[in-house]
Amino acid sequence: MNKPLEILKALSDRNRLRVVAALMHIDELCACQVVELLHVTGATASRHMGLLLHAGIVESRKDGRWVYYRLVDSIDPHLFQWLEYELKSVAGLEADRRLLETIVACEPEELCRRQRGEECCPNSFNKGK
Amino acid sequence: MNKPLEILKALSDRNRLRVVAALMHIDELCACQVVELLHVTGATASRHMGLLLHAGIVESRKDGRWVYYRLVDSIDPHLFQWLEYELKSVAGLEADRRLLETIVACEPEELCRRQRGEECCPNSFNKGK
DNA sequence: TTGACAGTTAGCCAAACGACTAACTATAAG
DNA sequence: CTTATAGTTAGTCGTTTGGCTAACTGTCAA
Repeated sequence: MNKPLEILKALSDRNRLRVVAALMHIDELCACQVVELLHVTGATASRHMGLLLHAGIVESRKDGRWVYYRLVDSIDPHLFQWLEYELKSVAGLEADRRLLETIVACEPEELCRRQRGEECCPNSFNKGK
Repeated sequence: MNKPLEILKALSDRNRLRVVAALMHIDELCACQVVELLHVTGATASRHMGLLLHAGIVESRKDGRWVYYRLVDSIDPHLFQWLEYELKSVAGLEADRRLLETIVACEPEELCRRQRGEECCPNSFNKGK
């Protein structure tokens, strides 16, 4: 069983923590938005989300070709509050916050097209490394 | 900086979590008692405690040749409460609880002597692998 | 002051982990 | 039905991590 250990392991990776931090502000993220946020391949993003899913930290909902993730509403409030407080001190998270705004301003359809290189969406993306 | 990430990494190891769980019941553990609890070498125990120390989860006090560890009193109560609640479901932690009673019943001096093979202390130790 | 010994540091190895590419699954559109 | 495409799974590779032994540091006692 070892639930807490699984939760802790799931949270103890910088990229997964970034996703969780994002979901504390955006309530739902499409897989392709996670890809955009982390700047990793879809496969990598999928595995990260799979771990968060399995640890019971996020849940997923499928809508056609798209998969959306959100924090489970039954997350222990103590853990949640600790995270909420501590995440403020994680370096680079403010940048994520700004990036997120640009990402969610873009429909998944456009975003995915963009990820295939067909330059679209607001050009303010700072994807270029 | 990345304090929360460091805390999460420090806690996301089974043996370190066992030590933290123990310290939630015993308020102070000598290094040799950690060795006895985890059944690892002194070097390994030392590195684990170093990580917990560096993450600000435990603090140490030196008394002669012995080093004692305790949870820092300023641990975020939210994190603490989450741990306290969740740790109940970690498999094998009840066994640790029982082992701990035997361990703390033994002075560090005796315990260390025992660890060198000079059979002493209550023989109820379940060290024999 | 010298020897014993508790604890840490350094160096090594196997297992776990995060990233990638490639192959696969499933849904939507032509 | 066929093609394009969003997401997952499988396989590989380099890095990190947890364990060990051995060498080092510092404190007590003879």
